[in-house]
Amino acid sequence: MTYYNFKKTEEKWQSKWAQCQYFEAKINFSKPKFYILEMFPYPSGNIHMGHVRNYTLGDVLARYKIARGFNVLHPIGWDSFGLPAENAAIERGIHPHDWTKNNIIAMRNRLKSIGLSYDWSREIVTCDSSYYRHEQKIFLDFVKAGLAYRKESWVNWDPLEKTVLANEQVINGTGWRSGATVEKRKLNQWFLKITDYAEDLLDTLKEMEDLWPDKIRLMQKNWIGRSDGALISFQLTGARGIGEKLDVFTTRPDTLFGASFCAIAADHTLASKLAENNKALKAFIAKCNRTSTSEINIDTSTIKGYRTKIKAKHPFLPNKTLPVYVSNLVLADYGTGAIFGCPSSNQRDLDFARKYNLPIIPVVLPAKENEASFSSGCKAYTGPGTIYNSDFLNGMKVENAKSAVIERLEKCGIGKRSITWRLRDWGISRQRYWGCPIPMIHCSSCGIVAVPEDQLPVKLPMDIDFNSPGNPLDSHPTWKYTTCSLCGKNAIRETDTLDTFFESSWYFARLADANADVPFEHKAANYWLPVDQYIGGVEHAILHLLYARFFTRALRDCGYLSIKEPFSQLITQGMVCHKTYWGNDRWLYPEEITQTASNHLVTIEDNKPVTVGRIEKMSKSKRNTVDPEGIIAQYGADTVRLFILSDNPPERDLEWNDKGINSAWRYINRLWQAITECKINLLSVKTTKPTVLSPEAKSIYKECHRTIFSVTDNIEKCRFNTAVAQIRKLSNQIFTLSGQGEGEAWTLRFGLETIIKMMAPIIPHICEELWMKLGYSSMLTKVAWPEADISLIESKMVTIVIQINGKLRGTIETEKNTSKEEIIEQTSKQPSVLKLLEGKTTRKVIVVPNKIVNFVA
RNA sequence: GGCCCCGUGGCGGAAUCGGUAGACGCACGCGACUUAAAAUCGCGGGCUUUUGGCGUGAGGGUUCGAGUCCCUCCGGGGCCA
Repeated sequence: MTYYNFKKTEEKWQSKWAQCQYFEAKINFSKPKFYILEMFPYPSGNIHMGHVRNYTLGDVLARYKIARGFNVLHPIGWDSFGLPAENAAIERGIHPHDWTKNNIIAMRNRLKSIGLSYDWSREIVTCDSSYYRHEQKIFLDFVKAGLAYRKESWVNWDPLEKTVLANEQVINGTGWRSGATVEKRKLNQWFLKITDYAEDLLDTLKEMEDLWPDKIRLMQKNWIGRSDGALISFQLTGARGIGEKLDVFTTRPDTLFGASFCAIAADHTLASKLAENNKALKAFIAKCNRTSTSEINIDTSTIKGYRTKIKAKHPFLPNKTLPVYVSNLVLADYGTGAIFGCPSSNQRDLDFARKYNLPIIPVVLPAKENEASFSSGCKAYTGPGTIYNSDFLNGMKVENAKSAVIERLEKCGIGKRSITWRLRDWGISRQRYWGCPIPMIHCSSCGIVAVPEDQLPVKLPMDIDFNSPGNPLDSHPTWKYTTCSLCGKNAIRETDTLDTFFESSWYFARLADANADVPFEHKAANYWLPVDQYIGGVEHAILHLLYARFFTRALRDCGYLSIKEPFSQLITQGMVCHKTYWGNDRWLYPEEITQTASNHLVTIEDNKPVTVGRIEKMSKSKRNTVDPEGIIAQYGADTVRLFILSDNPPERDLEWNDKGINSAWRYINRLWQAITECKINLLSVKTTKPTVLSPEAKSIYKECHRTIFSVTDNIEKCRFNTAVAQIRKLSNQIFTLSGQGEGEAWTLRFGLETIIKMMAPIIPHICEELWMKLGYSSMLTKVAWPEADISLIESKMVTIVIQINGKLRGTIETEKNTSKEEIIEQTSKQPSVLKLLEGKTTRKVIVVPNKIVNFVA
C-alpha cells in the first residue's frame, strides 16, 4: 500500500492552474455569469482556521459553478487599512505600510497553498492609493449629492492620548491603552446619510427571504428599528424666552392620559438654555455627559432626573400640567430627544416615577381584569387591552386609541403621525493615520472646499511620527498645509481619515473591474454585479452588510450602478472552535498536553494535571488555536478542505478535532488506492456503456445517478456536509466492487469517475491527479459536472409503509401509483397485519399514495 | 428585561412538505492480518424486563400519524436594551 503524496501533487496542480490562467474571469455574454465572493481578509499576518473555512466554502461553490458551465468571477483582495497596523507601528516601530505589505505577502502565500480558485489578476489592496483614489472620488460624489455632510457629534475622548476611541476601545469607562477616564467630546465630523435609505433598506429585506438567513435579516430589521408613533407638541409654561413648545415623540400616543411627566435629554437645546444660568443643572448635565457614548446600558439604578421649573400643558386636559425633567432616561438623538412619561405603561417611566414620587395613572386594562382592582404595582403593563381613565379614548382597544389620538392631534394642529428610526447617520471621520484621507480642504475664506478631482489621490504621507499623542496627520510638519483650490490662499487639509468600513462598502464593485482607471466601468459592473453568492462571518451581520447595502443604493443614485442590492445570496458561516485546556495556572496549547495510560490529561513537560475547559472560538488568548499551516503541512490542503466541510453545516460553529481530520485523511487515501491500486486495469475498460448490466451493476449504476442528483441539490443549497456524506456512502459501495466481467468493470470505472467529478470542487488536487491516472489529458477543472439521469432515479417500485394505529408494522413493495384500493387490498393480506387486526374492527384506513397505509382499529 | 434561534445515540450530525428517526462520520466493541503493536480491512450497535414495550430537553395539546405544528416550562446561544 502506498500513501498518497499530497505535497508533490498539490504543488503540481496549483502551479498548473496558475499557468493556464483558468480562473482569470472575462466578460462573456454567451454564458450565465456567477460572481462569488468571500469577505476579504484583514492582513493580520496569519491565516487562521476561520479563514480556511470561509475560503474553502467559497472555493467549492466557485469550482462547482465552473463545472456547471457558469462564467465565474471569484476574486480576492485585502482590507488593509485599520488600527492594528498603527498599533504595530507604535509598539514595534514598524511603518504601517511595511507591516501591512509584509503581512499581505505572507498571507497570500498561505492562501495559495489551500488551492483556491482565485482570479489573482484582480487582487486589490485597499491601503494602496490605486484603490483609495477612487474612494476619494466616490466621497466627493457623495458630497455633491448631499449624501455626505458635516455635523457636530459626540466622541469618546481619551484625554491622555489626545485621541478619539472607538466604542470597543472604551473599557469600563476608561481608555483601553492609557487607562484614563474617557470623556465625551463634541467634534465636527463627516456623516453619510444612510437614514435617507432607512425605509428602503428595511422594506427590501422582505424580498430577500430564502436568499439571506432569517437571522441576519432580523438583526438588520432590529438595527434599522422602525417605530411608528406620533409627534406631539406640548405647550410650555415657565420657559419664557427659552421655548414655547416641546416636541415629543412617542410610540404610545394611546397612553397620553396616563402621562405624569416630560423628560428631555441632557443635550437637548432646551436643557442647554436652561443651564445657562443654573449651576446645579449645568453640573447635572456634565454628570450625564461623563458617561461614555458606549454606555447605552442605563439600568434602573443609574437613571437620574433633574426637575426644572418648566411645566408642559397636557394637550387635551386644560387644567393639567406635567413637570419637565432633564434626564438620561432619554437618548439625545432618538426621536426628538424628548418624551412624555406614562408610568403605568412603560417600565422605565415607572421606575422614574417611583423614584421621584410622580403619579401613576393606569390607562390600559388587560382583558379579564376590572378597573377597580387592577393595579400595575411595580411592573408596568405593556400588553394589549382596553383604554380607561382616558377621556375620549375610554373603551377603545390600544390600536384604535392610537389612531384616535393621532387624528385628534392632527385636527387640533398640535401633533401628527410620525415614524422614528433607530438607525442613525453613519459617522465616517476617524482621527487616525492609517486610513483613506478625506479629500477636503478647510479655507478660512471659502469654508470647506473639495480637493479638485484632477488632484486626486490625496496620498498619505509616509514620513510619520507615532511618538507624539493625537492624530499623526494633524501633527505632521507639512502635510496638512496646502492652498485653497478656489481662492488660492493658504488652507488646511482635513486630517481625519475615513472609517475603514468605507473600503469594504464598495470593494465588491471594484473587484468586478479591478484595474479600471475609474472606480469601475458600467459595462463590467452591469455584467458581474450583483454578487451572486457572498460568504462571511456572522460578526458582520449588521454593520458591514448594512453599509454595503446603503453604498450600493448611494452609488446607484450617483450614476455608478443600476442595482440596489449588492449581495443576492448570503451565507454566514459559524466560528471554528476548539477545546480549551487549563493547567499550571494558565491556558495550555493542545500540543502541550498528553494522555496518560489511565486516560487522564497531563502536561507533557511535567505531568501536571490538566482540566478541559469549554469549547470556544479559537483565540490566541485561550491558546486553543490550531495553526492551519501546520495542519496543511501534515495532511495537505485537500484533507483540511474535506474535513472542514464534512461534519456540520456552514452556518453552525465547527468544533475542530484531530480525529475528524484523520478521518478525512483516511478517506483521501482510500480514494487514492481505489484507483492507483485497483483490482482491475481501469485503463483497459471500454468507455462505452455495455448494453446489458447485471442486476448488481445496474443497481450500483442507479445509485450513482441518485447520488449525483442529491449531491447536486445539496451543493446548490450549500449543505456541503450532507453532500460529502452522500459521496462517502456511494464510495463505500464502489470501493468494494470486484470489477469482474465487462459490466462490472465498466460500472466500477463509471462509479470512480463519478466520485472524482463530484469531489473535484472539494478536494481538487487529488481529483485532478486521479483524473490523469484514469488516462485523461484534459484538466478535470474544465470537465462538466455529471448529470443525473432522472429516469434511472425514479424507480417503478415504491416502498409502502404499513402502520396500525400509527405504529410501524411492516413495509411492502408495490408498483408506483398503485391505487388506494389496491394498496389496501395488498397490505391487509399481510400476515403481520392480519394478526394484529384479529378480533378488532378497522374503523378507518388512511392511504397516502406511494408512501403509507395506516389501519385505525 | 425584550426579541430571535437551538435542544435528536457516548460524540459531530442526517431526516427541512406532518408519513420507516439515527444517513454519513467519529469514538467504542469483536474479528482478520501480525511474533506483537500501529496501520489497514471486515462485522456490530438507540434503550429495554424482547411474540412486546419505550425512545428526538420536560409536560400538555392538535392529528389516523409529531423530531417536525400549537401552548407552558427547563437548559444553551445570539442580537438589542
